[in-house]
Amino acid sequence: MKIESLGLPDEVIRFYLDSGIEELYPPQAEAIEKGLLEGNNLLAAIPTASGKTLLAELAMLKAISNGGKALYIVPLRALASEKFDRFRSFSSLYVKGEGKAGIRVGISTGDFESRDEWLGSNDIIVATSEKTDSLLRNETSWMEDITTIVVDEVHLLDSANRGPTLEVTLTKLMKLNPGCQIIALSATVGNAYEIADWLKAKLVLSEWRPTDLHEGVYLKGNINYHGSQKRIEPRTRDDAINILLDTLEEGGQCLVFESSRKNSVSFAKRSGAKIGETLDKPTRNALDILVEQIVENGETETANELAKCVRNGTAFHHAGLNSAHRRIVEDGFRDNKIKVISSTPTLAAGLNLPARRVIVRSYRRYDPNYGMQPIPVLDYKQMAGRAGRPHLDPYGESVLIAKSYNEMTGLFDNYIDADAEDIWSKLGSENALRTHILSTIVNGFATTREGLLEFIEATFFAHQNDTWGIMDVVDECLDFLRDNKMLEGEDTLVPTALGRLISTLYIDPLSGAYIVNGLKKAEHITDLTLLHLICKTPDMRQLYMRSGDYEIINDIVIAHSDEFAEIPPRSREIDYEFFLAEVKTALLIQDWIGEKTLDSITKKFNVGEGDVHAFADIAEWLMHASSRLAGLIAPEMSIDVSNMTSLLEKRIHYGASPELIELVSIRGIGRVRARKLYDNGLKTVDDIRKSSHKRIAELIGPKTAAKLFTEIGLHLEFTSDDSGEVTLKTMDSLMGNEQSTFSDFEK
DNA sequence: GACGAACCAATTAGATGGCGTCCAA
DNA sequence: TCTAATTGGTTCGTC
Repeated sequence: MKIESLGLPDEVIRFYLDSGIEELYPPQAEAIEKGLLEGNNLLAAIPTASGKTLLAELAMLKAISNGGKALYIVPLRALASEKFDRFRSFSSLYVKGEGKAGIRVGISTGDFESRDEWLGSNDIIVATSEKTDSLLRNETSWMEDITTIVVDEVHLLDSANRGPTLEVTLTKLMKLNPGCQIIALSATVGNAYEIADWLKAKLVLSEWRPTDLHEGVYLKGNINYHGSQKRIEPRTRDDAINILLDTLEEGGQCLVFESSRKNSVSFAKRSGAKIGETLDKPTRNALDILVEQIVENGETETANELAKCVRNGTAFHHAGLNSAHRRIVEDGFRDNKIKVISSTPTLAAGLNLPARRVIVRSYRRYDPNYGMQPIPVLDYKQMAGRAGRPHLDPYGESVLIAKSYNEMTGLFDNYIDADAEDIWSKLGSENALRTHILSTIVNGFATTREGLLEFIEATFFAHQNDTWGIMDVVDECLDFLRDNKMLEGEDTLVPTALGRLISTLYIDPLSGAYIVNGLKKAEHITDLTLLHLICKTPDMRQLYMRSGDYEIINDIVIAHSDEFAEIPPRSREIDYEFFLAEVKTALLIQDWIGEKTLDSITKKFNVGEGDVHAFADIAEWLMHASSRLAGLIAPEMSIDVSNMTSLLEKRIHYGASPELIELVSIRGIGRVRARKLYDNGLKTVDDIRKSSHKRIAELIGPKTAAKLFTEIGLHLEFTSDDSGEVTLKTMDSLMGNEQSTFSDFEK
């Protein structure tokens, strides 16, 4: 099927022809035949990289040319910005009516937001599923104008913590905009027809890929495929490294999937020792540049470890890395400088980072209750699917590693030849229902118990299960919400001010109850009280206890026993272990806002830089919620803690002591630079204004200093002459004509 | 004969993928 | 439950 034959506006056709797309892939053609461009709902369950995005694009562009508006829902922030960047290339398409303006695209995620009202003026809006839920909860007006909804990675309905949000959000959207076209994109799963049925969508089911994928199992020197075999030279004693060397010899790159962060680091190190020997001079030089960037962008030991690997052409990748390191590794691999990435499943879903060959070094993952467990087929398929770069490789290869013949046949049966598991709604649990029942009532989708039942009947859960079984759980949730003064009334359910606030703050009602009750009960309120309180909530992610931790944390609990909002449990009680983990998490945040170095925090708590920021992120959000809740219940409390919570919120944001808050609020000045200025007597913005430029530039470097002056309203010129002398010239008359000169400031 | 590298087997310690949400300039 | 790291001991080669 030709792209010209689709009846799209000429400009759109030209756009695709210019980018080299003339002919549709078979699954795409099937989607067209099933009415994609006539407004039919559609579920495309096809492999990654087989053109799902194009399907969505065609439908969205068609809708927009008819005056519509599209919402594109993704599961990951990284994916949101990837799609945003892609859709922005439509800005040159003047398909709307008389061609007044190009297509406008907006993005809305937790960390990157075009403002809400303005967001509505876009033709395409990209958002995460949680953000979409949040926009619905805040009753954003333009939601009703949406005519086309694209749901990417819809198989995430199966996820226990995030699936219910997606499910409820879709249900609400369908109720709100009954005429809306829904295009759902999914990996190949067992019961795609069931999801399609729920969405009243036509199903396109296909295994077709633009690049062939050969899946094999390595056993004793050979990779075995269906009907063929490939010999691997046993150059070292490590099988996986031999496969790597073989790939590199053929000019390919390799992605290696490991089961834990620790393993991914250790494999990158080990394989680097061998691979480094095979690199040529130009590659080494290119890698050295990356090594420099890595060292510059890290404050911890991880930077050195990563640098050591990258020098040898390997790298590790997991969520403990900071964002700069992640980006350097990803880009380095794309530019074919880094030859091997040893990664946790971070890279399996989401980011588009294909390689010639994929090695799945471990198909088991640790579970504290059951020991090592085999991963789902779907997870394996996602990893294997990363093999083969479209248009670049003739085919991709994925390799599992077996130690015995029996294991090999098992792997063929259970992974390579197996169908992916069915998707099951996870909405039935109390944890999931509690929060969504509250928001459903707050937003008026249901006002009675019967109304609630009717709403649930429209969900995917009800599509798969009888709903009579769920009503007990629903009643428990309603009781909980009433007991905690979030709802009122028996026949008609009316949200209270507290209930409304909790729904819009987007926290779990259980978190809300913990915080409210804790604030009321606590007698001796300190930073630790509040930090522990938020670390206790189910919205917070907790640290694990390690064998050496018990004694240390226990001592701290005893020393501060009157500061907790509850009486600390005794060592025999079941809650004891949980309590200590909560305190440990609170201590991490305390170190962070106490300006402990990232290096010391990562070592002490055995986490990565990326984790520290992630913990701080969640803590900041929950502290903000606490602040709002404290304000609401202030009349019932003996003391007002709003000041404490809002100061803590700022401190967590910057990771700084109270005295630095003024300095750190200047853009470009973080906790480290602010501390340097402060300790040198520059404690306020005013101090900086009055001080000499030379001094400041000496403290934080002339470039940062120049930015700092601009930020606080002093305009400086920054020049450098042939001899490398740098001059900072004040353009602001307030400062007189002071001129400062430095040389050799860098080191 | 002293020393270190390389190797092997046996034992022990330690692990536990990733993700999102709030507000506001 | 599994794997990587550690430990202890042996062998071999070299000076």
